[in-house]
Amino acid sequence: MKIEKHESKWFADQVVDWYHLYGRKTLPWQLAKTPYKVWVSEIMLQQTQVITVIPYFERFMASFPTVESLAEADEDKVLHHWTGLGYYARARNLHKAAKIIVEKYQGKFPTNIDEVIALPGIGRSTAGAILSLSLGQHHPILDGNVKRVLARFFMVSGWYGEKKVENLLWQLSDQITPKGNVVEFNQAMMDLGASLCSRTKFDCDPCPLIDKCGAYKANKVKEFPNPKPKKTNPTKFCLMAIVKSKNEVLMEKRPSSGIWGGLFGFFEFTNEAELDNWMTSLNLKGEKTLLPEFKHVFSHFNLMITPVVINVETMPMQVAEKEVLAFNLFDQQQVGLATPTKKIIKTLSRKG
DNA sequence: AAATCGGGGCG
DNA sequence: CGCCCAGATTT
Repeated sequence: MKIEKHESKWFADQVVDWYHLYGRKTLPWQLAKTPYKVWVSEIMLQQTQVITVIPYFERFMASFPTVESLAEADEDKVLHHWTGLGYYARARNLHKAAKIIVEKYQGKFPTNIDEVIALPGIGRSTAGAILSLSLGQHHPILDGNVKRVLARFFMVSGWYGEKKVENLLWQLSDQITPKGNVVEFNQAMMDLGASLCSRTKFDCDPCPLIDKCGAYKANKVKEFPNPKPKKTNPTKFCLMAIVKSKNEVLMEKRPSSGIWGGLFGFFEFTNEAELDNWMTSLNLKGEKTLLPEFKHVFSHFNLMITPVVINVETMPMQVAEKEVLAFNLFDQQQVGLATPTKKIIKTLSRKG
């Protein structure tokens, strides 16, 4: 997707003007900026909101004012400074990267983007943010906030977990990022996405991009970015053993947690061999009659159920440790039944 | 309860 | 390289 020069200029101007009026300029990592400070802040901000990060950032910088001091510190001490932020792998990567910077780059944070990306815990977007915000290098960024702003403005359809959608967003970010004012622009894009253009509580009226925003014009802001498509649910299969004697069928009370927790249902098996073993262990001898398979739909999977009727002379009343129930098909007890069980009961009591 | 997120790790 | 995950928060 190619953007006209004057379009990208308009976009950048609007965003930069907005930054000058409303952008945050005095956060701790925005004063006397260095790649090191911006790096630490970006890693912290990947997982946490600004307000929470501030005190952590201040303590971190007080204890580890330089890359060297971070590299020399015990990992435990670094992790201690991260306590409460979560995602500790990122603190470990930060520490690891600091050691690399000391050993390989004499303690100077690399200024070549490929070298930055090669550091653990830093990908293309974070590298671009560090080098643009701290040194004014011309790199596009694409964090979640920027993705959302671009997806809405350009009405990018498709979920950006898909490579082709992400690639398109990178292309757009690249074209829209101005040569000058990259510090202001990149900072403003992240701020916009985090504030006016947030996922649910977006506020378009004061947005500097409102005049040309595709999603706004189409009145489809909340439809962008397109959500992850619901994955087609997996299908599982099972057998349900219906041990039957005269008018009674045997049920078990299911464990209180899990599917159909605490309800009564037929004994469930994943395959016929499992069922046969179970019958042998209970000394159940009876003809197995397979009833037609039917489907039960859950929110996260489909279950194909094959009911198997086993006619026996006498009903076993002891089944392992389980609480069992002899359920009378024609004089039904008031107990909670799993949905597929109910369905099977219905067909059985109709046929007799 | 479900969606979210940028990077790591795996095959 | 493409796919999926860990891990904690937010809605």
